[in-house]
Amino acid sequence: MDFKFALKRAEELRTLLNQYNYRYYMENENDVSDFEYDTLMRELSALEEDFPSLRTPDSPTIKVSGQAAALFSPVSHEVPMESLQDAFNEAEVRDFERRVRELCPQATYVVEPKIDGLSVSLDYTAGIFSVGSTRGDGRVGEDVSANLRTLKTIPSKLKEAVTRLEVRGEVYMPRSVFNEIVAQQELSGETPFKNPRNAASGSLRQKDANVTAKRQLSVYVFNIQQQEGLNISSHTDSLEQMKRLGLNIIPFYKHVSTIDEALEEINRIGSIRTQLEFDIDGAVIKVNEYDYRKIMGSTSKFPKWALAYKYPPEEKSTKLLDIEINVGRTGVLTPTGVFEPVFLAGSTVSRATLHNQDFIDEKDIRIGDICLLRKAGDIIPEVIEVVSHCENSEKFNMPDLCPSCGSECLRLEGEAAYRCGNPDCPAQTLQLLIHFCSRDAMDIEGLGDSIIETLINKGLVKDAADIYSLRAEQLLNIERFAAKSAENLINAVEKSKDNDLSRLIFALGIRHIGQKAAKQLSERFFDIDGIINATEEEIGSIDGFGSIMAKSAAAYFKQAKSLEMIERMRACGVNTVSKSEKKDSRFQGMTFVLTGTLSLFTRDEAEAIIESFGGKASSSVSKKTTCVLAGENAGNKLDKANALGVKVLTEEEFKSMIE
DNA sequence: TTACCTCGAGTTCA
DNA sequence: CTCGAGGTAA
Repeated sequence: MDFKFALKRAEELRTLLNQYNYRYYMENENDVSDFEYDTLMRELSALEEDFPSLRTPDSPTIKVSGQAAALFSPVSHEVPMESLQDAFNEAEVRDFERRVRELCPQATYVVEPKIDGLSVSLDYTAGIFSVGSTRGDGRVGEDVSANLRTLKTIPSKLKEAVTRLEVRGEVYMPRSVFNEIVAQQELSGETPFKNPRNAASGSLRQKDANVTAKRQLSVYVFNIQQQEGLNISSHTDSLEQMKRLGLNIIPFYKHVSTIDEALEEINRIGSIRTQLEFDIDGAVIKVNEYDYRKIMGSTSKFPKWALAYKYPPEEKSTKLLDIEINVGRTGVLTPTGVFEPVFLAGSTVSRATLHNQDFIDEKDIRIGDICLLRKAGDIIPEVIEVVSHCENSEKFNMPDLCPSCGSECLRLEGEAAYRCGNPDCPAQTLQLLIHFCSRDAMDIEGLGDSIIETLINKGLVKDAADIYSLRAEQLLNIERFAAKSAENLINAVEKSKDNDLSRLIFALGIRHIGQKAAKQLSERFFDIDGIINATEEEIGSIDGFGSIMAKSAAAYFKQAKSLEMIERMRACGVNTVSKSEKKDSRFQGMTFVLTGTLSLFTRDEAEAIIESFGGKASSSVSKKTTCVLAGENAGNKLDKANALGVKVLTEEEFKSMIE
């Protein structure tokens, strides 16, 4: 087919289909039969398949093609989706007010309900909905456009072709819909949804957008992330403009000029919260004027011009049935409370950490007690207090003997934790192996908690090195483990042999050596022998390593047991060499001080160069300073360097050092 | 911490 | 159909 013709036809079809969608989703009108719609859609898909260059971001085929757009592919947010600073009482709101007034005495506020759903970003190009994504970590989310297109409250086309508009909103499931779906699920014997939030969340991560459509989700938008083609000066202005464009804006908001009025509105929202069609998890108070927002700016975590007020969380009491003791990877014993299940703030709570003996003593928590629970930050269950002890209750004490291996547990001085002293404790081994296989460590796919546990129980694995000598035949004896599973596991193990050294070091689970330290060690010493042979002092000289880390690492690599295990891994072909470019560490251990006006570099550049070669840039001269880099008009830092006998470099000398 | 979704694999039953 | 693993969200 002629490309020119295809181009024209595709454009026609897109316009037509988008128009139908708009009529259907926004105005609830059906202009064409399903069959007709389908035929047009198929024609467009075929054209796009023949000429992939015809595919535009606003193409209506994107939502149905399914295979064309990768499911939930990552989308990075040009404007990060920040979270808000929380406030739990009036005093914290007044603190916020003080911070605002200091910089912007004229600022006014807008108060809105904070809907408890899922944050999404909706992107419109030339007025057409192009991409919808989840918040993710705020910087990168997932593309859920296909599912979002099914929401009747998300127009596929704005009432005006604004060049570019990205808005932020909250997707939720209206209570009435939730109740209806639950009733229906109960009728048909399915397990009903537990709360609207998770129901909405699940509905949005649906592979088949038709299912999402049936869930009747809704969205409320409450912010413009970025725009081109509009002129907006305040938040209220933005809300009204979004409304005008056909977006479903937050149902009510109040513009006020004093914090007292804001608090009043917060209280009003609190008092009607149970009667709303949506769950809320607080109220948001924002500075209205964009100019003032700019003045206030952001911290690294939140904008300083907004605050999320959280209403007091729901509390419920229930019986503490038991205290379970878990042994962690390092042998630390942690008590976990096991409770009679209660439904609290949208989910069934049956466990909560009791932290340590001090926490238990302080609240005098005993088995059999009735305890008052709530969810901290609306997520993690915690014990607030004991309501009543049961009859004949006894004070709880952490066991003297490890529940897993029976060896003695001690509380070290200055630590809250009791620790099992047995390095071969099976519970520790299990946790250590789980850590070893985990995603950030050796990332052995398919080796989850329960499989590792069965491997240990079958005696096939006693330490990390054993994983590498597993053979498929051994696995076949395990139930629910057939040829395919065995093959996959062996392949995954094989694949992990190629991991970078830093992963292996982290995976070993050396105390005080986390992901970052592991990376530093492998980059500094290049291969595992380098690390093994390094002295405690050498390790301690790495930037950010203190004596505790250095001691711990050095001690680990002195133990015969560790060395033997590493040898066995190496014999199985596990990589023990760092793959990252061998770092040029010519400035390792050196400290530089910059002074005067530099002409060959900017100060930032010079500092970056020093750090990239492993050196440190510091601001004041002391006897620890290795050299001073002096530019024009060097001041008293140069004098001090001379006084202390510290070497002074000219820019030219420095330049020759880095060439 | 809990709830929800997908996927691949194993099992069971027609 | 059921399970475990893996992933996401709050």
